[in-house]
Amino acid sequence: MKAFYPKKGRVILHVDMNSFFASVEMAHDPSLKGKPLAIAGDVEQRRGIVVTCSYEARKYGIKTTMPLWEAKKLCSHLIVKKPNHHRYREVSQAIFEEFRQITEWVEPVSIDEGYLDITNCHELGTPMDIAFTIQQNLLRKLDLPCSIGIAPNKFLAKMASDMKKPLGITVLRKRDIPHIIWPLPIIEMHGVGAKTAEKLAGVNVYTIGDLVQLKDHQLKTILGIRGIKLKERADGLDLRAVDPAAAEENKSIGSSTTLPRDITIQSELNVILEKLAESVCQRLKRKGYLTKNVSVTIRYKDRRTISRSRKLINPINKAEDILIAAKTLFIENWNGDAIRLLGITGQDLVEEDSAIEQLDLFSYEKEARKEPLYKAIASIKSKYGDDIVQKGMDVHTFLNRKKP
DNA sequence: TCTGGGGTCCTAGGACCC
DNA sequence: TCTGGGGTCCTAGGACCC
Repeated sequence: MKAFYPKKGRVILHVDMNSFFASVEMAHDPSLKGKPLAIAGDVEQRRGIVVTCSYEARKYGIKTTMPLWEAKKLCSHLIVKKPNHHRYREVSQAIFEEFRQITEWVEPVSIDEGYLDITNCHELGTPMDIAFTIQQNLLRKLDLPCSIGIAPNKFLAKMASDMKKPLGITVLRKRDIPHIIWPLPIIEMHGVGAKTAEKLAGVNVYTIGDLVQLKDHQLKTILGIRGIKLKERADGLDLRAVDPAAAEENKSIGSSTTLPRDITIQSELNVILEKLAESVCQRLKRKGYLTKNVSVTIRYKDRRTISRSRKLINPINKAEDILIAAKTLFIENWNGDAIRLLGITGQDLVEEDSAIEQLDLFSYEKEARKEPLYKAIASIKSKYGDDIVQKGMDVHTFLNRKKP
């Protein structure tokens, strides 16, 4: 579906599920309702940070990204559940189905939030009626609370949905901007994070209103083109369309994991890389993609993080191929220090159907030899011996790959 | 004995080509 | 002996979001 760009007078909804993972767990097991609940990773595996928590847990000062041990110190009877992503994905689909009952102009932003363009939905009632219908339906059918923002563009709708939680509906008109948006601390502006807020504090910008006062050239020196965009939004100008197709395509698919402990032993790291390659492979295949660029992320013990990528001529999606590319990058770039996290990402994705031709075109030996990856493998093998890239596809297999 | 895992977008520098 | 100006591609990293 093609995005449409009406000239003016749009009505955009931003629907944001309230503490989504925790709410899904409570809907699934009502005995959790009214109790302090946190969704968190495995504390034994030192992945114990709070991903989401119930409003009852928030009363104790528990926040998202807080280490679990800290959260438990604040609330000793905190109930902790591991995330059940499969369940959340299913519920998410039901939520977006509900949105599509209202309009086809639905753009998912993440698993638990999305934009709806209801400009042409007059027959369903006022925007407030429509928002109320959606909120009540989600509550009645799925037992899930949400907050909704109603505004003439995406930015304002997003800001509006943030204003009343849980179960709020907030209308934000352009004329409300000076007295509602401008007094807010700059850090509360969508798109402004800690670093940007810090830079802006350096020029005495502390509120969104302060940002609007800043001269364009000054803003550009501090934040670049992004600064200009931010100022436009703070001024109420945001022409981005609600685009249903936007979320359909993936730009990258990756898998990463924090290791149970810091690791320095290559054979152990190889096992991790194998698992990551397998995971990326499965997800590429499930979504019908091949990748033309493999990237490896290494986070060291001291949290210093590097990523190294290499473009491929032949699009790949087999686990062995991904593993070869990843291992090659890893061996080339690992400095030998203890590692905290490893990740593999496929960037530069092509759809399976469209990639068949490219495989045909390039799967001859002379083309394969041009593959930068091939050269890298050869160089590593000559340096370290043939055993270095043990498992998976051998260089000979790589060269002799036949047309499908 | 802090700080997960999944992403997107933007920038900047170097290589390379004309 | 000197050395422009564009443009594109590739790579690395930063910032942000949920």
